[in-house]
Amino acid sequence: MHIHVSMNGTPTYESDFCTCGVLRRAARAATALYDQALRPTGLRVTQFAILKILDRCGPLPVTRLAAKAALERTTMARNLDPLERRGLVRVTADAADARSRLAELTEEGRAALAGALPHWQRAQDRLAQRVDPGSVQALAAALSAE
Amino acid sequence: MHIHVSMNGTPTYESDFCTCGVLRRAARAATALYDQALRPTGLRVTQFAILKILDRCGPLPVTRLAAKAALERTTMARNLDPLERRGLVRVTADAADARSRLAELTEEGRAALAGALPHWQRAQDRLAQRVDPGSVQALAAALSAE
DNA sequence: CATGGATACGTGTATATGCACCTATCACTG
DNA sequence: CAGTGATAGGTGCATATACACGTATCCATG
Repeated sequence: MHIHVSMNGTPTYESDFCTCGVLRRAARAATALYDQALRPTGLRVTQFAILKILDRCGPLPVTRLAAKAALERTTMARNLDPLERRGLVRVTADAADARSRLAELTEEGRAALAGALPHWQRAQDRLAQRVDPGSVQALAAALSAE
Repeated sequence: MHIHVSMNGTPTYESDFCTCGVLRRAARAATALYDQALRPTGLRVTQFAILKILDRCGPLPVTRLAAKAALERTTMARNLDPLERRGLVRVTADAADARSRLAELTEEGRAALAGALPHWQRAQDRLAQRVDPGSVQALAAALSAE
């Protein structure tokens, strides 16, 4: 852990460590754990997350979907591609606004999500054994604040 | 925060939330913060991290470098490409083992790292105002354990 | 109704990430 | 020393991520 102890006895963390790098590493480790659990379903955790949002919220314009996932708009647009190609998501024109395109779950998408849920839950449980989900949420909240 | 309160009064976090997704989101937010701070240097936080390791450890075979960064071997190999193209890192044959290729910092790389340090430190400080670096380290440690 | 700012989106480019599969080299062992 | 398992790398492929820049549409206002 490279913990140093300063003059006054307060332990300080090695300033060498890039906190961002450490956080990215944690995210990679968690991603690997989930992706392995989801492997039988052919979904990745990123894709699962998108399906989950669409399931909870119903059809959404791409930009709003991106906002819900805290993803860059164009990133979300591209992340929809593989899902659309596999027929899990459908993107259609918005009748009310010609600029907007609505993303929505197909029946196959709903089925894929349902099938993936148990696998996801297993990963979720295994992660919870290692870290407190609440503290992860708090972390993300502190970072996302405006 | 979507906090629910169960029968017995214990607050439980919305099980709907994918802890992995939340963690990935936090990593994206931190990355954006660092990348913006590093922008004047033309480095990204991922690249900075690699330079930092090479600076601390000296020349390393790609596989060992990847292990230090907790990155997949082939990912590290590819992440070296832009650094090599810009002349910040040099990859040479290992005289002692024809299979191995050593990655090392060039003079330009050392200079780039030195120039980036203040910007990185600013991001590091700004992040520390929002979250406890120690808790992030603990999180990563819990996730990386075996 | 013309127009200008705001909004929704797409594309090009570059990096980041990891899996599957392949080759080359090394070190050990019979 | 031949053979074999372990080790170091490389490539193809697919997805994930975001910035810069451009286009289409909407809406408020003059």
